[in-house]
Amino acid sequence: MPARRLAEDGGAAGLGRDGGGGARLYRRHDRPLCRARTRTHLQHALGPSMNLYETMLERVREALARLAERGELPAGLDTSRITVEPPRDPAHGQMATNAALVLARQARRRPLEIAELLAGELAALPEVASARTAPPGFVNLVLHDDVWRRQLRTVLELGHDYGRTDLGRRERVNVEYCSANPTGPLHVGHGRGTVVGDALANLLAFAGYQVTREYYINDGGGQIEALARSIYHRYRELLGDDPGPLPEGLYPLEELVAVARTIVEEEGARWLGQPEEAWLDHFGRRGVAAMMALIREDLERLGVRHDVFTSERALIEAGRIEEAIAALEARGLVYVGTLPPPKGRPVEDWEPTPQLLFRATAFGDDVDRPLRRSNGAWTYFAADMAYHFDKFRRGHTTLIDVWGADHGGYVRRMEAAVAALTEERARLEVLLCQIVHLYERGEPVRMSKRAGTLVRLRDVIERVGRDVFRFMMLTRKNDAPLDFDLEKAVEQSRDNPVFYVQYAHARICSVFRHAVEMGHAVDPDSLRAADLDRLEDPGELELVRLVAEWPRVVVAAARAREPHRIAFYLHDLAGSFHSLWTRGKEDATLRFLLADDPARTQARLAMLAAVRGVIANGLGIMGVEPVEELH
RNA sequence: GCGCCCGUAGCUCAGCAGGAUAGAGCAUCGGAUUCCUAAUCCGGGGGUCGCAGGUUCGAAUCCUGCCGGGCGCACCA
Repeated sequence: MPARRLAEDGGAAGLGRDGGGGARLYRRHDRPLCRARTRTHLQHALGPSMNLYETMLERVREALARLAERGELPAGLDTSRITVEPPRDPAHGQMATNAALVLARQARRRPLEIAELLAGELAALPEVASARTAPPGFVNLVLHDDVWRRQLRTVLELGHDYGRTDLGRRERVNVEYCSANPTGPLHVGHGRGTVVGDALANLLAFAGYQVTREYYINDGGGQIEALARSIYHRYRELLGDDPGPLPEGLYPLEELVAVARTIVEEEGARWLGQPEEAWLDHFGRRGVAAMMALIREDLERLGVRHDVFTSERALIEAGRIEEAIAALEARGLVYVGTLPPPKGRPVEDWEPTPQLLFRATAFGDDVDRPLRRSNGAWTYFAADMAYHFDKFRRGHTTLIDVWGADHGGYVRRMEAAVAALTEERARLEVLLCQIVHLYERGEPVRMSKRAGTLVRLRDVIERVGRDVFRFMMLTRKNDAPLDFDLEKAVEQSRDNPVFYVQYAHARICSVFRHAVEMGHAVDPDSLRAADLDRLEDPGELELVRLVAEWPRVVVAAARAREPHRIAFYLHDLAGSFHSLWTRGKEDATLRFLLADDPARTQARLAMLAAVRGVIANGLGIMGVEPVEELH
């Protein structure tokens, strides 16, 4: 089976979405909805003023409207593709707009002509210090320092809400992640998908979506029978009824011995000598309950709390599959047919069998997909389809699933099913997480599920800590393989991004401790009252500009469903801060704390408070606790 | 054979819903510490963005075809 095979090969990305055995349909955690809370009083502040780039984009559009009004440009131009961005090259100013390039064709004018007109308008704005055109038609802007300083004040006023946006417009998004098979504790590969899903959920909540975090318990299939037999095998061993070596295909997991022991203690030897039908279901349920308990412990260690756990088995028993299929039937998307043999490599025991099929080809899939097995049982796909339909019926219009890359071949059919079942009113987006390669001092750690050497997530977390693990899992794009060196991860050096960022936060905290000793008031109100005109050094304003980019980063990361962008941004921000710090070592006037200039010190503290706030904010999205000291 | 993902500096990777002279870390070479944490910083060298076409004012980014790597390919999950 795909999920297992990848793990056996030494890898781990297997987010195993396979079999299992719980019972109740949904279980809700009691927990405050703090992460997704709405703040109506904040709505006004969520406008353009928080995001300077959006503000300036508005100014550009207004300027174009004025030009159109005066007849210098045609009316009714499509301005949707216009952007205002920080240019790559600082020599091109602080913001650049492509407006003239985008409009040239529609306006039937040369880009530079439009750029000239636009630059003239923009130069007259109070925010703008200079507006210059550059070939082939950019307008490069430099804003007055005051604009950036004012932005800093906004940051301080908004506090931990700085960067929060209404991009999602309260749309209900379901993020399903982890969903590991209830056949054992989580391993390192599960950890990646779990962290990515959890951080993405945090990110989307921060970006204004209404997020449900969900775990699908695959407790409905044959895998649970294997689990039950594995436990029964141990049960016989414990009772001295020698079953011989563990048969192929059963789980060698040591935790299963403990499950068997509990059954012996609580239920005695009554299952001994009984036919399989007598104990299979019971042992399966006990096994799933025990394994889910382990998994929940692991999630707790990772600091992950799902809102909803959905049991595949419960869905099946509640008749949800029949409901989903009926919905498809009503649209003529279900039929009995025979699939062609798999192409490419021959399958020995293949024989043409008529099956109940879903017309996935009508929605872009390569072949129609079976819903029922030849033994009469529902396929995994049928249950998963019903599950996704259920998520939609609970009100979610965007469904995000985080899977291991080994499930890539499954994406198309699931997308097809969601499109069919929801009549395209909901969309499925699947994030595939690539493999995690574990290293120990540069040497690869060999892992094999069969040999029982799969590295348990709990062991890794115990060794490197939750925060380090979570951060490291977000230092790569989800679809890129990730190397994780247990040794380097806890190294306190520059090439460890976790410590690089944490150190920046800790250093700022350190400055504040000294500031308090010097008698500075560092409460939020005092900092907000600082005279920010005292921030004059180009390096300081550069840092402020980076802070001003935070809202863009949130929006871009949320749109792209890429929480790793938060990690990269924080690394940049930390770098800019560290650089400024060191300049203070060379030039005493650039130190943050100046004994003879309390006003300037106060302004610098305000700047640092903003930087610290954004770091804490970003780490919060990643699920990482900022540290105040590193020693 | 088919589908999906990937291919960027010696190594590991970013590259912001197409934007200007492609960036960071590691490695390498050279510098900075009486002073807020040197667990840091500053600088040098290093590139046919896999290859070839196409769309566009503009392509690492979008499209097509090759080459190379990963994952998957009835009635498993």
